[in-house]
Amino acid sequence: MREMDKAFDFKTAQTRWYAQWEDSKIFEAQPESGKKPWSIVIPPPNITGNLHMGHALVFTLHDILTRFKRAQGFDALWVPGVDHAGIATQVVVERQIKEAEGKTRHDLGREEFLKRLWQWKDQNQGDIENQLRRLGASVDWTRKRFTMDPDLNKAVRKVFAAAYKQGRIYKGPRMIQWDPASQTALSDLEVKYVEKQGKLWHLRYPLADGSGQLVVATTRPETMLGDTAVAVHPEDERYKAFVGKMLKLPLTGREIPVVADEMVDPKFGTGCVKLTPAHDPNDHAAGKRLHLPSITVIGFDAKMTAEAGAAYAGLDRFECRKKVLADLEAQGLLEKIEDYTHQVSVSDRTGCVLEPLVSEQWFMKVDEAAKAALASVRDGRIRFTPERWATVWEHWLNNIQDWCISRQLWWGHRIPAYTCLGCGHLMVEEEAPDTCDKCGSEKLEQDPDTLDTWFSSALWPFSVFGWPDETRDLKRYYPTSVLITGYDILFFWVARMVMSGLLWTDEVPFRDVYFNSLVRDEHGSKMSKSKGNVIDPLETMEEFGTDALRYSLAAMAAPGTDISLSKSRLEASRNFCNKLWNAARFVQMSLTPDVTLAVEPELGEAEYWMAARMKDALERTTQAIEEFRFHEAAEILYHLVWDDFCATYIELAKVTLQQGTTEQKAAILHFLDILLRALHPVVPFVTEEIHEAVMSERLVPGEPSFLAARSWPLDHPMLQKKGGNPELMPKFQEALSAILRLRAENGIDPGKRLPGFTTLKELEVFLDGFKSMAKLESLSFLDGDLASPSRAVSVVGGGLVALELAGLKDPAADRAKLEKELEKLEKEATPLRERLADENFVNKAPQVAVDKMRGQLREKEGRLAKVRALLG
RNA sequence: GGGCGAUUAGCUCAGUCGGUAGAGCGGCUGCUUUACACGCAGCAUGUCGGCGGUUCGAGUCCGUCAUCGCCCA
Repeated sequence: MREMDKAFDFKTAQTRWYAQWEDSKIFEAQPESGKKPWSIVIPPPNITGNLHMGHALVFTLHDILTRFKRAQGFDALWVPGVDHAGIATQVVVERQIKEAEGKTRHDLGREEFLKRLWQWKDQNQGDIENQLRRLGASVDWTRKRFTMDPDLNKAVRKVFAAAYKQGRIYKGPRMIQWDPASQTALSDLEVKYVEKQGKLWHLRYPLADGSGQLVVATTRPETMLGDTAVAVHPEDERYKAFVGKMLKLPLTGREIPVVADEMVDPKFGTGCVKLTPAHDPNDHAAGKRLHLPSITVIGFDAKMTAEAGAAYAGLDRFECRKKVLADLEAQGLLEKIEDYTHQVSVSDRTGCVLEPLVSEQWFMKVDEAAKAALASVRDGRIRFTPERWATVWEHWLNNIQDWCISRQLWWGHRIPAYTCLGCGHLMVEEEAPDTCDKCGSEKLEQDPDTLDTWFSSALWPFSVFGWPDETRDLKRYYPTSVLITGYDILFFWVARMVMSGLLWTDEVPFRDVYFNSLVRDEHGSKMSKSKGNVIDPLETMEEFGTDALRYSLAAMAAPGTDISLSKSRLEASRNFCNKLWNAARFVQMSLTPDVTLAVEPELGEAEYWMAARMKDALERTTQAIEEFRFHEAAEILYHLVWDDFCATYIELAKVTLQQGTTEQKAAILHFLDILLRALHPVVPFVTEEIHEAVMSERLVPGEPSFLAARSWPLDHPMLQKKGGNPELMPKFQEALSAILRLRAENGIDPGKRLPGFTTLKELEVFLDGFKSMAKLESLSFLDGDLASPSRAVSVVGGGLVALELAGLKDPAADRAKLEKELEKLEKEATPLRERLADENFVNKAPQVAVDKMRGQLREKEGRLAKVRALLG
């Protein structure tokens, strides 16, 4: 048997176990086991980066649930994997190649560029997988997936082709958000609005007939080159006369009409709005309504086009702004400039200011699927935790727009659409056709674009199981049991998975969705590289231990509130692991080899109490985990270990540990075993390490040798035993703390043993423990009055305890203390008396509440009487 | 502009069914008590953001205001 170190060495423990677990295949699903399946799929991390604290949280919660369900006897499966993350990855790798070799992706060509991306993917996937192992994630590596695996690609092609044939996917020119930095279209969700200090420029547009002018206000003067009208509100008296007249658009010589439209806010700016249908979503809509022409003056490269005129063509849009303003100024057409704070749309990924442009893209209609998704939450097929996200869900799905799914990227699932170079016929097929089905030509060209990453992510809960093939895994593990993810991807991912699941599998993809919190720094600020307050999970695991990190995250994961992670919190968790370690060490040191889990334990009063506490704690823990209240589970177990097991039970059992029978000691061993099994899902390393040191040679034959493979201890026979007097322990604890308080109040040297007295016969049961914990030389049981000038006395529930101080006592201080106690008790009793004297309360409140209060008052009165008696 | 959330001990946060407020950390006092100083014993700490309402009773339910944060437009 290995001697346990004085302190838990987490660095050793957390490197020892994972490979052994993995080798023993205990994390692998057992489809043939006959157990009930339980499954969860990982929110696949992007291959662009390492795992951050947010991942550590999500995966810790995943692992707690998975280990818990596995222990409960489910065939638990956690499917791991990574996501290709189209834009993010392509941008990163492009930048890297540019820096290293000075080449663009076009220099390399599509094939070579993709080769590099796959290399990058392999490298990063490996890193991420190792980080998951470091965290202890009990995933089934035999089922790991990548969003661009061939069978997942097959699912994507299948869905795309089917949706196209159903008319759910269409291609067409529409105004989209274009990211000039990554050279691709984006969906509405990938647009971020940032507040910027800008200007509002007031521009003069003269009437064509020279009879006057209108002044328009704009934040983007460069777009004026593409204006095709100026709009005013139809009821705006100031401008009614202008409607229908023509304006001479400065710098272009073009004539544009003044039009009336309800969308104009007369109170904004001058009340005249320039319309640039080619470069603004609102203007685009207005242009369609009013049948205005659309002139594209900014290209996909964010430079001015030839349409902008020879003077501006080729200029960057922001350079052009300067020139346009200078030219207008020179012509006296710049009326005024105001400071103005406004929202600018930027790419969520690259931060580049987006350009709304009309472009030919692929879109997916989602209105029908959105209705189905709404219904699935409304009727409870999917439950959200916290529930309030259902409101946000409702709002978004009720206002959903068609989804732009094509991206002008090379990294991603290539769109399975083929154009015949012979006749121009477009074919969308799951498998690439050889010939044009219209003209028979063999010259076909696949659409160069790829799909939005979220298109494949949306299929993840079933594509990982081999859908569309009716695989064994699909039948067994789909729909999955739970989804755990951040609320920030409610729309991006959760909504799209639900819609896709309902559309393609006729099932909701998961029963429960738990939205985890955001991990912030110790002051509640968001972690960010620029603030320098990022706490790295790997460093944290090195400094405090993986278990400490996991415990901290679990303990703070109250649903719906963000987590403020601090060093002091991590220290507390590390201390907790060490506490457990030392309790186990102490037990182990006292056990002879004959004490094993096969020995039928013998229970005394302390054991009955401990068993009852454990049963209660485990019932509450089980329920807490099942309802995703991880923080509650962590807290219950913390107090069970520290307060009940260590501070009370082990202290009482010290005598047993030294002199007890094999059967008595077996009880202690069983308690420790139960604790290890209960704590394992949260802190797998320290518990497995203890399990090896203490249990490995004491297991019942046939029990798994790994703690990770053992069962949830709720049904443990020890916990079902009834017996003992449940009132003893509370009395013991109160008496003990009363004595300890008397010692402290009287400044007794902690090591000094003194004679004690009590009227509480119940203490007899725990005599040895009481004497040792209260540092008593002796304990005498007396009836009635314990008071004596040499003794300090304290009133406890149901009796008195006293300490012989023999000359160490200060009578005046003693009396003052009792008077203070009297005052305190009166203060507590008074409101109780008043409430009970109130007829309203007694008549209207439920009987239980009244009875409870009467009981409380009776208790206070009892103490009061005793204190008064002591005061004489 | 619309919606959501938060406001509780010095700090970070729990608080389920409305029954009279808790944890961790920190603070103070004292301890090399033979599992653990990553520990032990003891002590202190609250106008539960403000105001109003419902109720016998409100941290909890309703209304309103304030401050902060997030999402959407």
